[in-house]
Amino acid sequence: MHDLGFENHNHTACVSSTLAVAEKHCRDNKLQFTKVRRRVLEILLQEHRAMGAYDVLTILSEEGLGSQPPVIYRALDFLGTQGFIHKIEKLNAYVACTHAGSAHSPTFMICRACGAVVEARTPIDALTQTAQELGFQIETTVVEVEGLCPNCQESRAA
Amino acid sequence: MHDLGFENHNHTACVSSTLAVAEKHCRDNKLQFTKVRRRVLEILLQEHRAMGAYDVLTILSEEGLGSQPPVIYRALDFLGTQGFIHKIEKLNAYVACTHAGSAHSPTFMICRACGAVVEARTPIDALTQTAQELGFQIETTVVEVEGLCPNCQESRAA
DNA sequence: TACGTATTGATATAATATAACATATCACTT
DNA sequence: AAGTGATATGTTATATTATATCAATACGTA
Repeated sequence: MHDLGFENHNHTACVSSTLAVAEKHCRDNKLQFTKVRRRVLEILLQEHRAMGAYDVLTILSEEGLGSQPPVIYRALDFLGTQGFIHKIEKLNAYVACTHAGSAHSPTFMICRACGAVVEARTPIDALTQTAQELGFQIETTVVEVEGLCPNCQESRAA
Repeated sequence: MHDLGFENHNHTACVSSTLAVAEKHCRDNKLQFTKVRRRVLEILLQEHRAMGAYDVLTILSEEGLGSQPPVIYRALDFLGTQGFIHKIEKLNAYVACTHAGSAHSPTFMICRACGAVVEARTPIDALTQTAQELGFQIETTVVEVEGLCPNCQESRAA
């Protein structure tokens, strides 16, 4: 049991369904969904939290899938480009996308106490308008919020 | 001449006035506005762009103000805590705050072509509402947008 | 001046990420 | 099924960003 939103849910199904989506996407676009790429995505989906590149690499290494930094960074780059994972800039960590397949500007809520990271969607109308006023052409957005998740608010009496 | 917004302006005045604001803030709050802290803020104000910690450290070093990493990271930490600078997570770089003194949730527009970084303000109502819906208590926000600034849109024919 | 706190100096190392080049595999054509 | 070009992986080295730790110094106040 892990959480989506900040509530518990069994995500065995979402792991395999997301992997299937990724697999199809790669087939459709003639991209190679290689062993390492697949396994990295699977790890991030299973762990369901933001992980450092080297944390993931350690697992790969134990499984004989590669032990040098480029192995993991290449996989993360591929998965990020295809939209299956996101980088949390604030944490220098990576998390599987929970809205894979659809283009979106993710918003992350990061609990500073327990480290939980939840991907949400927030209208970025205001951002778009600000950019327009400045004549700035948006390509990618990073929206990350740090604070306390519901659970941690309780356990620390806010 | 550097830029504010994405237009040119002479900011000699804003450098000295911001330094004065910082000085006053420290005096009022019994904080030490030491040589290193002052100089780091001055450098970031003068350069008027996002700089890596080691870039700033190199300058300090040339001036005999310290040559080891902790020197710069301590200063950046102090200046960030007091709200005089911001970290651009996406670039692992630091920039002087152009709205020093007032509490605010900054939005950064980062040009991927020329590296210009502009601090704007965007209403974060939508973000606040999303957080509320999730029961998440916001403490800090990171909003960073990458794309093309007006100048670079022209020079590259978009 | 003496005391406690805040700051700086200095050394070492951790954590994150990329460059560069050789080798292997894949996907497609012949 | 062999050749070919593009893609991916292996490997070594190194760059970049950041922190831990402890000693020495300076500051602010009693």
